[in-house]
Amino acid sequence: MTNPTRSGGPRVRFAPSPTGFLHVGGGRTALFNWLYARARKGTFILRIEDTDLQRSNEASVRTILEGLTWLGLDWDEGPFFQSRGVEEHRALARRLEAEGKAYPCFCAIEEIEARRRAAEAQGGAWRYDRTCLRLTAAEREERRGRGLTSALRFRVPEGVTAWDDRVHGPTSFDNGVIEDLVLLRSDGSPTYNLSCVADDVAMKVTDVIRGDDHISNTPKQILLYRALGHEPPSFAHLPLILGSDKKRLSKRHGAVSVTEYRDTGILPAAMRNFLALLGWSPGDGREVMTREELVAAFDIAAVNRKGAVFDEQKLEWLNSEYIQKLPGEALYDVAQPYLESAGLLGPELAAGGARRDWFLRVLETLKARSRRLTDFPRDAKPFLGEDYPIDPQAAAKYLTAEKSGGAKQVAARLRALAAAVAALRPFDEAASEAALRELATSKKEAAALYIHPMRVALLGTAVGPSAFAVLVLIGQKRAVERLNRIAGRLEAGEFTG
RNA sequence: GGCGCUAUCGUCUAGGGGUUAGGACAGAUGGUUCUCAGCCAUCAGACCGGGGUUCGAAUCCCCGUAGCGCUACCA
Repeated sequence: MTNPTRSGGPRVRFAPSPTGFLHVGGGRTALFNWLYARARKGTFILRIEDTDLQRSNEASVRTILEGLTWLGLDWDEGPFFQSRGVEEHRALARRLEAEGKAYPCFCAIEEIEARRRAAEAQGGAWRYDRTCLRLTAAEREERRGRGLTSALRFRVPEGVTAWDDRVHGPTSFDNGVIEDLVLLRSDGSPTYNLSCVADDVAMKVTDVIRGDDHISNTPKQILLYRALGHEPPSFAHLPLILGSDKKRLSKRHGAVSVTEYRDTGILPAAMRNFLALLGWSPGDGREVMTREELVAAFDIAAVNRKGAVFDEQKLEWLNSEYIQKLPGEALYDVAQPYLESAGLLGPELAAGGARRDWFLRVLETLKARSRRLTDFPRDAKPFLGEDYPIDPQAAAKYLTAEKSGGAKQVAARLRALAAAVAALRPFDEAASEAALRELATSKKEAAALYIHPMRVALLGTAVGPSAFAVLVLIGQKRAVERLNRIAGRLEAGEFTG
């Protein structure tokens, strides 16, 4: 997948661990990396960090790739699997050991954990006390002779580690607060910080763009780069995405996976746009932006330092903006899966089908009120068959309410209306509105007394598109049947109590 | 506890020594209308606190405070 024409630009990567779905925070990190790469004619690399074999699984890899693809974030290289590089990572660690920059640690995990817990219980922090750093060669041999296994720890040097974060500016850590981190576990497997640095070096990553939660890993990694003889890349740490309680967005806040938003009717363009605006803005007030506009305007230095609350209402607003822009055919295409799974689609509605044009008009009529694509199956149902629910509240308000004269009166109006509709020639919006108003006038009644019950009879709801538009879309014959049917049910005493 | 990061309307943000502190979402009111949505008009709504520097601080500095993140032989 390597694209040689892109060589020369910055190289960035998105490196998720495949332990679940693609989180919206991950999606946003991927998006910013992608935007950065595209804006600078760089290379966007996808790397799966699956070194924790226990928690990693194939299904997660699939759902992550699926999520990225859905968001429209195409990668130039990869996906690479970190686990494939284990031997190289191990070799690097051994090299550090040979150079005296890392040392074997024979301390029992249980003992270390116990001491850590004890320190925490007293409210303090505990860092590995370098017991094994002080071991002589003879002592190491003695322990190996006893069959003790050892982890390999990085010997953190003295000093201060600083970098100029692209988002946060100058940032630094006193090395004294950094523990001698484990590079190789007792079983010889490499840990995250080692693998990450090793891979970033191997993949010639020039810019690391990741979440704020990695800030404290950064000094460790910079130290590793230097120990390995490499210049560290530039770092940019993105603010976290928060829930409404300002805590890091998690499952208890509701939907957090990218595919979940897809499944609940969000358009990828809207999601991408929304995510881009979380922690960044073009600075000129624009909000609804195409992918190309985002690429052109994106500037990593303009990214905010503050965590941003994920506001679903704003996402829905953006989604609605995108839905409104979709012309008939495109609207059908995006709504299709949702209509399909609701069992509403038949061959006559598909491209080339007999009722295709009619159905496109239905969708066009519904779209003004749609905020999510899942609104379409719900709202299209009354147009596609007689099996549509009558909302009890709508019935109470417009079919049986005393102020409309009660069920019997409403039934009489519906029957009169049905007769008028049946007689209509031609049958269109203007003619039906004229007929209805004429009917109301002849009875000295308000037109609204006919219009609202008509909508409820035709759609089952009190809200929706223009009642006359609905009437025409339902069709003359079917509309007459519905008006009479609901009148009959009213006469039979339904909808009351 | 330690270390780090952060702080402008409820939310996303613009601004960055002198502004009526701007916009968007959400909210409220009125108008359009057969309802809802939309659209139009309007309203309400913020610089965490305290010290400095300065003629002047939301903006620069310091100190608090609060929130969040990290604190693994997870990634």
